[in-house]
Amino acid sequence: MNLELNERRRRVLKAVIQQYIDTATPVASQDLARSLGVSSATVRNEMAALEDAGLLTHLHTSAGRLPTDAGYRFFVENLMDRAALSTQEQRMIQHQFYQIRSELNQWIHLAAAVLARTAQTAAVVTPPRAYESRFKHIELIAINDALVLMVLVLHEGSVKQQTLPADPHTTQEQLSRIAGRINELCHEASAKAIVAIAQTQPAAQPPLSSFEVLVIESVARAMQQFEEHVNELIHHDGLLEMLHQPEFGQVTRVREVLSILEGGTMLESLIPQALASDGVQVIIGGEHSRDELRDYSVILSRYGVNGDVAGVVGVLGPRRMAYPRSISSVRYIAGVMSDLMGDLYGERKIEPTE
Amino acid sequence: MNLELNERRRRVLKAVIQQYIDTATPVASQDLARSLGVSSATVRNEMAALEDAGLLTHLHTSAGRLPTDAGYRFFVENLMDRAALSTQEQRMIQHQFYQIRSELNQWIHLAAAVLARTAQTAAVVTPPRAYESRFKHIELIAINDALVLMVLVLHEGSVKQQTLPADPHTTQEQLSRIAGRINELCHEASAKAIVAIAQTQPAAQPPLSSFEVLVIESVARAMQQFEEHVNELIHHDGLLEMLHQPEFGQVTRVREVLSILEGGTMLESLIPQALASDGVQVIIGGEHSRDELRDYSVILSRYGVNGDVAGVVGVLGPRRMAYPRSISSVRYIAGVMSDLMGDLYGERKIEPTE
DNA sequence: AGTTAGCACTCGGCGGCCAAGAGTGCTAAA
DNA sequence: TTTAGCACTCTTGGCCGCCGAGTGCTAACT
Repeated sequence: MNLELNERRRRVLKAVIQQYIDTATPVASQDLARSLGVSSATVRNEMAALEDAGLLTHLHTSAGRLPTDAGYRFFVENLMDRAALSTQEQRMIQHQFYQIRSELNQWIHLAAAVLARTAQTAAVVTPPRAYESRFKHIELIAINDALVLMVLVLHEGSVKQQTLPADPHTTQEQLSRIAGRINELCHEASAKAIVAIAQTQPAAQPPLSSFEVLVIESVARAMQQFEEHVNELIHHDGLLEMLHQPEFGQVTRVREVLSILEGGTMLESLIPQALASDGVQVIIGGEHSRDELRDYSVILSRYGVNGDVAGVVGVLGPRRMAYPRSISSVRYIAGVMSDLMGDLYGERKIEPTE
Repeated sequence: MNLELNERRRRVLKAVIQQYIDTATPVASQDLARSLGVSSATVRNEMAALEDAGLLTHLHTSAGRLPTDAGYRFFVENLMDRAALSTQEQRMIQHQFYQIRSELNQWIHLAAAVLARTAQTAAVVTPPRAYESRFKHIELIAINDALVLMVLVLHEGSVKQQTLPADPHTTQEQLSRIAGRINELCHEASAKAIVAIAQTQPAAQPPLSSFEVLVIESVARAMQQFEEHVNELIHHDGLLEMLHQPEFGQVTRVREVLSILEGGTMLESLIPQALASDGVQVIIGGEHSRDELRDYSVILSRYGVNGDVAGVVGVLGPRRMAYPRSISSVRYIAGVMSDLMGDLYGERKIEPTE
């Protein structure tokens, strides 16, 4: 990308983008003349040049300039100041995570809430997932005469629950014995391996009862479903924060962003991509493959434990987004989440490099 | 409430409300003259009378009529046709619930989604809760050298998870023994009773180890938190459906409704009230105690198993809401949920009577 | 060559105005 | 008691013209 911009031109571009991000109104040459120490006419010339280079536009002849996608991109990659969160903010965030460190299933809620608040836009978080989930533990609990609650714990710490029909008057002791047997049979097994166990019954000295087979099949099915339906587990927060931005002046925009967040748009392309790459990903406006995201920017980062389990945190906002702050927020939260996961697994974490 | 309305006046009121609900525009006397077989002037006279009675208003001199809160109330209680869901819709809903009957934690999601879709507004569902939760089962699973995952199952079937620090090199067998011991000690106990167990250690022949005390305290704390934080568990869906209503033409409305749904407004008064009463509750506009709900109506019903566990389902929409359909939808979904719970507990269910 | 003052030009936004239309309330007649 | 007729009210939408904001260009200046 055009690195042949001279120093002043860069400063003009940077100033335009910063002010536009700040005020949401096209910026006039006058606005910059003062701070750059040159006349408005000079600024106008520079702006015209930046427009020729495809980094700025204006909406009509007598309107101020605003950045194009390429302009934002150049800003993010070459111009932006790295705005780290203040140590005070960092401490507050750390503290909040510390308080719920033992409640696994609140992590993603907190992450989304904190991210939405610090970046002032909508935040998106997927729960951590293993590349291939492995069986850890199962428990069978009698609920009533005919029903059993099966609690399944996967290796990465996720817990799934499900009810199963049982023979009447099966006692809790019997159930515990069965659970114990299955725990041994399925120890650390993958979904596929468990399917195989249900079918072939290897190493099962007393052959498996029909109920035991049912349980094992349910385990396998639950694990497979879990692997397939990550989509449904995506969590978001901060819609309200985002709606304060002036681009959401009309309700059609709101509907649009709601269906992006609640429909599966993000997941189909962005999240897998973020999971597969290191560092913080910034996708700006029309750079998206999905057309419905044309007016939005997305910042995503993977978090988790390398080679083991990982998830994605990020924000979604209008193209005119506070990139420096959003990017540092995403990076920081991803780091915090990785630390938490690291404590849980005692392995090396993903630290966003770039 | 004014039962001295003559037949024709009732028909006028009913027609006005039905048409207003349908079109969202004030209805003119002309519109009703045809269908009532009288002239528009007559209809105007009747409308004026209904306005004197406080059941209708108009926004300015030359605008059509629209219902007041009292008008809606009269409609709901005396005029409305009971519009049951079609058997086809009922079958579809039944079918969807049947498919996930074994996945407890998907019930509320499905209920909210189905309700939002059939009633075409935002739906709200709280998970079933026991009046006082009792301990059912605990499981301790070694995660790594220093961490243990505690899975706690409450009597009503809810599952909570939490990590605990443990002495290094505690084996899974040791953990299972400890879990077994605690399961016996805490059998069917309430949160208070469990606190007492941790403190006084009655009937504990070998005295409890410090780790065992930690686990028991954690169980107690989790149960207490669960009892206090029902609020955070409220689930909603169908915002998008609701935004299609013309009353959400301006974004301030959207923000308003978002903060109602995500802030705790509903829970503080409405949900406890719905939990305490039988049948379907309809609260219209200004009848709310909370002022922020002045422009909205809420329809709620308790569901669950009588005297044991119960939750709330309902919808939130603009005052101009399709009451007949919404009410039947809420009633029906509450019934379905009660059936599901009944199967789980094998006891008598709450069937909304009125 | 680069910078800047000056100026004409363009365009959106806003307020005022007017006409059209929708609907009512009232009155008087059926 | 109902209804036709009519005056009156109030909203809505379109149209016009003005104002202000900003630009682009040119010519002068350094």
